[in-house]
Amino acid sequence: MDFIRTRITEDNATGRFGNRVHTRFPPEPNGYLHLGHAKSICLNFGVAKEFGGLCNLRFDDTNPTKEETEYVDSIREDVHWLGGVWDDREFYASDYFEKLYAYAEQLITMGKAYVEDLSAEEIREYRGTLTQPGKESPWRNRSVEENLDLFRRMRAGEFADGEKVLRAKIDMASPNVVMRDPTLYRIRHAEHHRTGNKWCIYPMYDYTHCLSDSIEGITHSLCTLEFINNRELYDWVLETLGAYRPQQIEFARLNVTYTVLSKRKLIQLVKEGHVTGWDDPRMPTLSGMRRRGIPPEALREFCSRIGLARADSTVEYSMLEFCVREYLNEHTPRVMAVLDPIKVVIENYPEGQVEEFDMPYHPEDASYGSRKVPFSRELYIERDDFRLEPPKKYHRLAPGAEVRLRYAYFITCREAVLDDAGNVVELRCVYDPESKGGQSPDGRKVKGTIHWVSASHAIPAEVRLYEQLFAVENPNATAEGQTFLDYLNPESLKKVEAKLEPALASFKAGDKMQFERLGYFCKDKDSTNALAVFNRTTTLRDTWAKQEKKGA
RNA sequence: UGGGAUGUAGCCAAGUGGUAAGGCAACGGACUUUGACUCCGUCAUUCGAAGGUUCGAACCCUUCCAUCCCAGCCA
Repeated sequence: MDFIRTRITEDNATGRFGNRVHTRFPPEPNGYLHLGHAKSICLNFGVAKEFGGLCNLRFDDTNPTKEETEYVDSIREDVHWLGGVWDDREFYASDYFEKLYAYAEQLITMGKAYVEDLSAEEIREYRGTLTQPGKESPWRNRSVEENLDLFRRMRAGEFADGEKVLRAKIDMASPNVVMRDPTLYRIRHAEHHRTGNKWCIYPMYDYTHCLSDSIEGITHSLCTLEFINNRELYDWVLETLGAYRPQQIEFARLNVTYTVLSKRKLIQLVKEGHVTGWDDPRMPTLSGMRRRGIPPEALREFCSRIGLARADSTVEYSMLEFCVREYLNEHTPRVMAVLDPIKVVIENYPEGQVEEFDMPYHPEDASYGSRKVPFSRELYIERDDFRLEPPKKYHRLAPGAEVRLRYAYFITCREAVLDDAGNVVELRCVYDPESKGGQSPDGRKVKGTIHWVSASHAIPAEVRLYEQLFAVENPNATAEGQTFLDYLNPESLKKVEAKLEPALASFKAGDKMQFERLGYFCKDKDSTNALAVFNRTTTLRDTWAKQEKKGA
C-alpha cells in the first residue's frame, strides 16, 4: 500500500473525516490530458472507489485568457474513457465565483486582505528574494472600509487590468515566498468560457483551490509535489476563514522516458505542426494514445505498476509498452498483414486454384472464432522473411530453405528473381501438398513459420508505423542553445503500403488487432472506403531482431 | 547562499530496530504452427557518504554530499 492510501486508512481509523473519503480531479481546461494526468486520474478515482468514497471532476477555470470549452469537452471524454466516474459531480471553480467573492470580503473585513495599488513589477521588487525578506507595501494598512470600497469597485469594473489586485495580508518576511502577501484576485476584462462577461476580477489558484475543495467537502486533496510550498497558504486561507479544511497530500509527478509531459511543450508541438494534432498517435495525450490503440486498461495497469511515492522519478517507456502488450495479447484477434511485400510464386500449385483455410482469430481463446483465408499460387510474404544469404540461426526463407506458411503449407524456395539493381523482386517456390494445414505426415520439422497473404485476394491499406516521438531518453535535458524540438525523432512516423488478408475489410475504425508476428494495430479514423488506414500501437517483442543486431 | 522535499539495482518500488519484497529492463534456458505468449533460472553481502547509539541499523542520532521545487496579476 502506498503512503497516500496508508494515510487515508489512518484517517479512517481515527475518524478524522468521519470515515468519509472524497477526492477530486481538478484539471485546468487549457490543454489536453496526458499520461501525467492519467496517474492523477487513476489515483483520485481509484482511491475513492477503493475506500467506498467519491471523486469529483472539477474544472479549475479561474484564468479566462487560457481556458476554452474545446478543452473541457476533451477532458470530459478522456476521463470517462480512462474509467473515471463522476456521476453528476461535474463542477467548475467558476461556479463558486460568487462564494469566493463573499469570502474575500470577509477576509478584508477581518483585516486579512487588502487592495494593492503597486504594479506587478513593484510587487515583485517588494517581494524580496529567496534569501532576503520582502518589505511591506505602502498600501498594506488601508482601512477595512477603504479596502472594501476599492474591492467592490474592482468588481464593478472601475479599474483597468493590472491597476489593482487583492492581496492576503500575511507575512512579507516569511521564508516561504508563497506566504509573502500572495495575490488573491486580479483584474481581467476578459470573457470567461462559462461566466461570459459577468466578472472582471478573477481569483487566483491558491485562493480558489482550497476553497473549492472546502465547498465540495473534499477530504483528501491530492496534488503533485510542486504544490508543497502552497500547502501553507491552502491551510492559512481555510483556517483564517474558519472553513472546513481538507488535507492536501503531495505525490511525485510522472515522467516517462522519450517523451515530454508538460502542457507548454505539448501545446507547442501541436501549434507548430510538429504533429498532426492533439490526438496524433505519437502524442502522450490520452486522445493520442487512444487513437494509437492503447487501451485504457493498459494505462490503468501502468499507473498501478509505477507505484506512488514522493521521490522524483522517470519511468522507462518499456514499462508502458509491457502493459500495452500484456493487455492486447490477451484481448486482440490475430490476423495476417504483409507490410513490406515480396511476391512468392508457388510453381507446382495449379494456376487458378484457390483454397480456403479456416484460421482461429486467437490461438488461446476459441471464443474469438475463426475466419476463412484464401490461398493461391501467388502470395506476398514479408521482405524481411527472406534472405539471399541467411545469417546463422536464421530460420526463415532462403534459397533452398523450407519454411511453413502459417496454417497453410510448407514451401521451399527454389530461386530468387533479382532485378538489375540486385533487388529481390520475386521468389520462385514449390510447396508440399502433403503439408496442408502446416504439418507434414513424415514428421519433418521446419523451424520457421511466416505469415502471408494471397496476392489476388489481398486488400491494400496504408499502415502507419510509429516510433518514439523523441530520439533521446530525456528531451527535457537540453544542451546549450537547443530546445526539446531539436530531439524530435525524424523516424517517428513511417507510412507503408501494406497487403492485408480479406477479413480485415470487416474491421471498423478503433478496432484493435494483432498482425501476426508484427505487432498490435488499430484501425484509424482516417480510413475511407477506398483505403483502410492502420496505426501500429506497438511491435511484438522481437528477440530475433535483438539477437541479429547483437551479432552484427 | 532562505525555505521545503527527496536519495534502496539500469528504471519504478516495498521495507519504519531483527539481518534487503515485487514489477519492468537485461541475461541464460525450456516450450512453441507468431523467433510472440507462457514457464523456469540469474541479477543489491548492501540501502547517497562518513561517523555515532545498539547484541543487532536501510530504519535512531550527528555531520556532510547530491538532486528537485518556490521569488506569475499561471496552475
